[in-house]
Order: sequence, then structure tokens, then C-alpha cells
Amino acid sequence: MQAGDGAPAAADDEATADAPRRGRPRSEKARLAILEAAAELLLARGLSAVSMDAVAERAGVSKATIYRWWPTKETLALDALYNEWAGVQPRTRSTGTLRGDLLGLLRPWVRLAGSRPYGRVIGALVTEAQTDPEFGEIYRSRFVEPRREQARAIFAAAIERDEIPADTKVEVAIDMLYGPLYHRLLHGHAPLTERFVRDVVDTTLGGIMPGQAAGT
Amino acid sequence: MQAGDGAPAAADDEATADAPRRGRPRSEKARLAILEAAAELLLARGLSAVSMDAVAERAGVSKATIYRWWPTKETLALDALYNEWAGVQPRTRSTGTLRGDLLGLLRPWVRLAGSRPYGRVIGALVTEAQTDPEFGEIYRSRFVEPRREQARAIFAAAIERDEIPADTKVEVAIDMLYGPLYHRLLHGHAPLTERFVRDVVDTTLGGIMPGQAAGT
Amino acid sequence: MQAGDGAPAAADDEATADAPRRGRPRSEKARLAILEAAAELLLARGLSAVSMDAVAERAGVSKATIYRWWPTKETLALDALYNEWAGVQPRTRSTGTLRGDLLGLLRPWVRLAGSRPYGRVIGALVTEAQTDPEFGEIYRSRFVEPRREQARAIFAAAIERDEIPADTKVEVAIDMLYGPLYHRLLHGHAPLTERFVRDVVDTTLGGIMPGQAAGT
Amino acid sequence: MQAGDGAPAAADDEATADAPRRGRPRSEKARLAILEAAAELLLARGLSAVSMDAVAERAGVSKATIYRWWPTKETLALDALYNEWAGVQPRTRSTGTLRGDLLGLLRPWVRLAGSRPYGRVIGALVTEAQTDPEFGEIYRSRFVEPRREQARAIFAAAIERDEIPADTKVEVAIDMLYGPLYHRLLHGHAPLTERFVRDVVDTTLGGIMPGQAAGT
DNA sequence: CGGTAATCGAGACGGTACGTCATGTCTTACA
DNA sequence: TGTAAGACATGACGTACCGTCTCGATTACCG
Repeated sequence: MQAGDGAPAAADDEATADAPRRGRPRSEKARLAILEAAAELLLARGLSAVSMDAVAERAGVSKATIYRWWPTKETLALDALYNEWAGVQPRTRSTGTLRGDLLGLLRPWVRLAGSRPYGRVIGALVTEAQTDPEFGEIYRSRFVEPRREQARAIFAAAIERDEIPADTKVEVAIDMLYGPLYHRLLHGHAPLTERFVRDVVDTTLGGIMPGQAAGT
Repeated sequence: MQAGDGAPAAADDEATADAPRRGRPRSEKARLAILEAAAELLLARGLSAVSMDAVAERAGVSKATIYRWWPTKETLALDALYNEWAGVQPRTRSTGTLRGDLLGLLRPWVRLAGSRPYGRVIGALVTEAQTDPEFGEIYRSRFVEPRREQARAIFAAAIERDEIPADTKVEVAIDMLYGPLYHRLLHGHAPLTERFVRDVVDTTLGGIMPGQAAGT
Repeated sequence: MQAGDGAPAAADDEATADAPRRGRPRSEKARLAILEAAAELLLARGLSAVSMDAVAERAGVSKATIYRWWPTKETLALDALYNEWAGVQPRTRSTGTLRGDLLGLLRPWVRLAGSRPYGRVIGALVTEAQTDPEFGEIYRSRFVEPRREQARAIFAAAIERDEIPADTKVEVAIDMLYGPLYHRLLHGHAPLTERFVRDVVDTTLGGIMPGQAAGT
Repeated sequence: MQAGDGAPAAADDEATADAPRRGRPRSEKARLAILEAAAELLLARGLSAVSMDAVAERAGVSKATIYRWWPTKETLALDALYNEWAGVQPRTRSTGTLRGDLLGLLRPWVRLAGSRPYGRVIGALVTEAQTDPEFGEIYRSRFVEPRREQARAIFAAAIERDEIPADTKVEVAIDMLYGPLYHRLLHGHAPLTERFVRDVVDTTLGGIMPGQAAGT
């Protein structure tokens, strides 16, 4: 499986550098039209509505062209979604405190996730990731790991400046931050507000830092 | 939509009591065969493999019979899964401490969730719940709310005996317990161990109880 | 392969007689609509235009229904063509002379074959018969053998009344009658007129009957 | 349409003589590789297996090169087949009798036609000829007319030496010779033996020559 | 004990989408 | 200019399910 074609990194198959590239070059116009059409369908009516036929028609492109670059509609959906999220990469570099950095990391995520029906899409991708392990690898490396890596850096900096103990279980802490957010996003039993983000961050920090309860 | 037919509660359509029920009665054998066939397919190959045709053939039943009682394969899958989980409902009444009660609540859940590939199934149900709000209602009332209700009772008892402050944000606390568990179940980026449950409970309690850090 | 469904003989799979016939019965309306649509396409634009999609659309029928009864478009075309030719089965019983009987046999064939672009269709069926032996069996048993059988009976009667020698090579004679007709029908190098039929019959009879040349 | 490029006569498009021919000259190697690959596929698996992609791959040639010289796969197949048959052009100059000359003409044809599965190929070409009149012209001028011309010359010589009447219907006679042979070749209802050739010739001659029956 | 009524099995039906394949055109770089 | 490579639009292929439907057969109650 290869679903890295929508990514900016490119890094093609073998000859990376400046191979002459014989044959007709890939149509960039078609690539973008496909991703756009897929994204529209995805957000409007969910992954199940992303049929190859529908994408082909909407993008004014042949089905064969889609299959040439994306093996399944799931990988296509993943690329289409990534295309949308990649543009809104929020990072907000260090505020000086762990709490501030975490809020800077999570608030944009919540704002983005809540802005459109992404819950449905992510749910579908998660389901597919469970069915197809190879797809799971790609999904996590694109959507999960980058966020966790940012969080790890934030925690490392906090340990560096002695804000939290050096033996803090960082992986658990990250799950305690993202877990509740994903929980509300996917299950929808309660709203995913910014206030909720603050509560989650404060409770988690309260559980990590000795002798300090959650503040408001 | 009606998906309550596999439930023990029964409580049929309108006339609750003991109507004479003319005509041939529903075949209990067929009902069980269908649920069993659906559950097998569900766990073995995921929701996408639960086709009405496949269930009908495997259960030795006609497709019309399935559609007679379940409007979609999703509702059928939900009933089939519920059938499996309902039997393993351990709650372990009060140990006297909040921590003990919470561990008693969450540990069996983790053990059950990890015993078979339920992550895939739950992911699929969650996705469907996002697409079909009516289905979402049923899903939550069967799988999410009962657990949360138990947790609420546990927290209420802890407040009663002054173990935690009376103004504890219980809903947030519950999300901080179940969120990380669902997170690992669905995303699979890290194992869903009993040790992780303990870490989650301890961190959450540390964030709630003033002047007390997470213990081991 | 089974392509006998358009035939009048029916004689279904196993239980010929009065089986209870479970399940929804086959739609006669659909069957006829399919055959008619196929025949139209076949004669208008040749076998290559008989796509299952086109037939399905034109007949207002689902593709699956076609595939349920005809394994390939060739068998469908064969049935469709047979449906047209079966209705025009003129035989004209014995005129008393071999020459008269043969003309009575061949003239209607030529008239039918020349009435519409059947040459193209028969050519396609012949080609398919060469590729798929099983199909060849069916094709010959429906289109070739019945005609030859009629010719054999005519020759046998002529031998009976001592019009031709008893050791006449009947199979060769039949090939000498139908061969030239098919030749012109398929190759189209010269017109397939009734005069040509007469010439062919007379020449063949002249070659069979000793001491008698072709008359007019 | 142009399908004369595989022919030995060459005689290219316009400038026949010795034009300077700018640009890269046509690759003779490619031309032969294409014809060879097409012929292999044609005889091994029929015309339907002669896909432009398959020929291109097998010949180690680009599809564009094939389309550059042959407009359709049918014209390519025709050239490929002609390439094979041209080498085995029947010779047998006059034996002195009509019967001997005709046998000398037809026997090599039967031997060649029966040596490999040519029936399938010729059936396909005939079918295409019916669909595309222009193709039909070319097909007949290459495969049918040359043979008929040879036969006409043989009959003319026989008339010259008073072996048969001057008013013999030669075109009918030729159809009565080739018709039965093509009939068995294409329909395959009976073997195409040399004995059959003799029977056909003798019966035809018997029908032409007054007062003379078929000999053995 | 026969009539009414809802169930069940079987399976045909009109659809939609699947993923693959072949056609014929086009666009590049190289020869 | 010709050629190899290969992307492209088009459209048919044969399969799998969907959800609906029409049968005949079965099994209760109810009058």
C-alpha cells in the first residue's frame, strides 16, 4: 500500500533525486481535483459515501486514474483529510509553562475537530485502521504520532525546567489529554468545548504535580 | 428504528402486556441463530463482513426474516454485540474507597475489551452512530450510558463520605477515566493493560483530590 | 453453461415434472425484455455492441438478472437470435421431387438470412463457437443440426423413391448446398439471391444424379 | 484505413520513389516483432486475445508505435495472418485437366487451413469485415479474391480446351468449391479432409459437365 | 375443526458500487 | 521524425450486497 502521494514530502519510489522521468508526467490537476472531490464527499456524507465512482464523476476524472494512485478509497480518504488538516498545523511555541503549552497544543485541535463533522470521518478511519494493520500504520504516523511527538517535546521541556518530576509517565499523561478529547469527539455524549479542554489539562496536571490540585 | 429485540428487556412495540398475539409466533431458534451468526462474522472479520446475505446463509435463515426484525445490519450488529457483553456484566459493589470502586468498574471492562478484537467492532458502531443520530441514541443508551451511570454512583458515594470535594466535576472525571481507555482501544498506539488502568485512575484521582499526588 | 432458457423445450435442471417451485418465480416479463433488447442491439450494431450494461439498461432490468440466466453475452445473443429464427421455421413438406424439396428448404433460409444483417451475427457466433467448444455444441445443435436433419430426411426420401443412388454421400451433398450459401452470407463477395440457390441446387443434383446435367 | 504496410508490395503512402525521408526511419525490427507477437497471440488464443497492450508488451514495443502503423487491432491481425499465409502461396501450374488443376489449388489451402486453428481467426476477420465495410474490402482483396482469380484462370483454360461448356457459370462454380470448404472450416461440424476436397471437386464437376457423374 | 393471520424458507428482482481490464489519445524524453 | 514509457478518459467487464418482492409451507389463535 502507498498512500503517501498526497503528502508534501513526496519522496517517490526509488530514484529520489532528479531522474529524467520518462513518459507522460502525472497530472497535478487531476490529483488535486480528486483530493478535493473526496474531501467534499467525506465531510458532507461520510466515508461510506466516498465511492470511487462518485469521486471520479465529481472530479471529472476516470476511475482508473484514481486506482492508479490510491489502492482503496480509505487511503484516498486519508490523503484527502490530511490535505485539509495539514494546512492548519498549529504549534504555538513555548509559553513558558507546561499548562500554557498544552493548552496551545490542544485548543487548536479542538477548534479544528469541532469545526466540521470530522468525528465521523476519524471514526471511519480508525475502524479501517483496526481492520487493515498496514493502513493503521499510515494513519497513526500521519494523524496520531505527530501530535504525540509535539506533546512529548512539551513535557520534556517541563521536566527540563523542573516543573514536573523527571519520572513522570509521559505516555500515560498524553493519553490522559488526548483520550478524553477523542472520547467526546467520537462518542458525542457531551460537547467538546474549550472549557472541557481546560478541565482535562488541569485535572491531568493536578494528577502529575505533587501537592497541587486543579485550579480554575 | 427499533433495535431492542435482542435485548432481554423485550418491551415490544406498543401493547406491552399480554396480548393474545395471533398468527405464528416468532421463532426463537431463528433469532438466536441470527445473533450468533452475526456475532461470529462481526468478531472474525469486522462489521463490513456482516452482510445480510452472509448472516442469512450462515444462520440457515432467510434474508426476509432478518429484515423483519432488524432494519439494518448495524442494528443487528449492535444487538449481536450486546448479547455478548451483557452476559459479562460484573460490577463488584463498593470496596469502601473511590479508588477501589473505580478499579472494580474499569478492570473488567478492559479485560473484556482486550479479550477479542472488539476495538474494530466498537469503532464501526461509533462511526455508524455519527452518521445515523437515531442509531447513536441507541448505541449510547446501551453501551455508554450504563457504564457512566455506574461511575456516577461511585463518585456520588465518594462525595457522600467526603472522600472528594462536593463540587467535583464528575462528568469530566468520567471522561478522564473512559477516554484514555477508549483511546488505546480504538487507536491501538499502545497496549491496554491493567497497569494502564491503574495509572489512569491514580492520575485522575490525583487531579481531583487536593494535596495528594498519584500513588502506586 | 446453460443457454436453453429461451428455447421452447424448456426441460429445466433436474425435477422436470411438477416440482413445488419454491421461491419467487422467474419473471417472464424480464426474460422477454432481455431477449428483445439483445436482439435489437444484435441486429442494429452487431455482437460487440451487445454489452450486458446496454442490454440491462434497454430492457429496464438489472445486470444481475441477466447474469443469473445467461453466463455470457454470447449465450444471450444465441438465445435472442434463436428467438427470432424459431418463429420463422418454414419447412414446406414434400413436393414429390428432390429438387422441389431442397428449394423448399433453402429458399426460406436465404430469404430470412438476407432480410436483415444476420451475416454479421452468425459470423460472430461462429467465431465464438470456435473459441469455446461448449458454446459450439449449443450453437450447432440449435442452428446447424436441425437444418441438416431436415435435409437428411429429404435425401432419404429421394433415395427411397429411387430418385438418386442409394450410395449418395449425403453429408457431402448437404455441405455442397449450405456451404455456398453460408459462404456468400459471411464473405459477402457476391449477392445471396434466389437464383443463386437454384444454381447451387441444380449443380449439386447434377453432380449426384448420373447422366443428368443441370437444368434451368 | 491503411493495412497494407505489412504486405510485401510495400508501396508506401504517397511519395513512392526515393524521397529523402527526413527524421528517424521506421524500425524494421519493431515492425516484425509486432507482427510476430500478434500472430502468436492470434493463433494461440484468438483475435479477442490480441489486445494492443499485450502485443506491445510481448513485442517489446510501445503502444503508440503500433497505433502509428495500424489503426485497429483487426488490421494488425489481418497483416499478421497474411504474413503467415503469404509464405505458403500455392503454386501447382496446370496439370492439363480441370480436375487436376482444381485439386492442385484446393489441397494446399485445406492443408494450410487445417494445420493450425485458423478457423477461429478467419471467423473473427469475417465478422469484422461485416461490421466495417472498409475492412471488408481489404480482407477480401487479400484473402478471397486472389484465390478466386486463380480459380477463374483455371476455369478459363478448361473452357479454352473445351473441357467444359463455354457458358459455365464460373462464379457459381467457384462458390461451390470454396463454400463447402469454408463451411466445414468455420462450423466444424465435420472434418476438413483431403477426401472431402475430392468429393467436392468431383460433385461440382459432375454438375457442370453434361453426361458425367462424380467419379471416385 | 376449519379459518385467519403472521411467521418462515427460498430465491428472483432492480439497483449501486466494486476493482479490473482494454481501447485509443496524449505528453514527455530520448535517439 | 520515430520510439519507449506511461498517464489519461472512457466504458464494459463479472461479482457482491443491498433492500424489496413474491411464492408455498408452517404454526399458532380463534370462532
